[in-house]
Amino acid sequence: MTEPTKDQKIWQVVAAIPAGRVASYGQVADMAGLGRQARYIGRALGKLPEGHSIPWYRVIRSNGQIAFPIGSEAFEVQAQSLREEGVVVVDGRVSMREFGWRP
DNA sequence: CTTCTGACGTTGG
DNA sequence: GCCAACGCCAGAA
Repeated sequence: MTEPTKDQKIWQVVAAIPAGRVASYGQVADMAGLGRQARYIGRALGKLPEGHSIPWYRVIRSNGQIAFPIGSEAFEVQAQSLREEGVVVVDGRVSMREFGWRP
């Protein structure tokens, strides 16, 4: 590894999010040096290899809402994982005011 | 090549 | 709070 790819950069940023906190796609994109390509984050997370240690579930929308339809399987997994870290998920959304990650 | 879609964001009504 | 419009850009059809 000489130079981290965009995907790896993203994963690195996501991995840097402390437990019990959440970051928005736009925030991750900005920190990864992608500017306003917030959409790319979702695609990069979709490319996650198996056996990864990336807390993808700590990434949500800027409005605090989870990026999956409520009731879907992925949604349940994410909400569950967040709750286990102490993050309160209400009606598919998280209070960014409280749990938003600010370095 | 064109067109659509999408784990998004911001602004404005 | 809700919805619409626009911006942004990478893959897939």
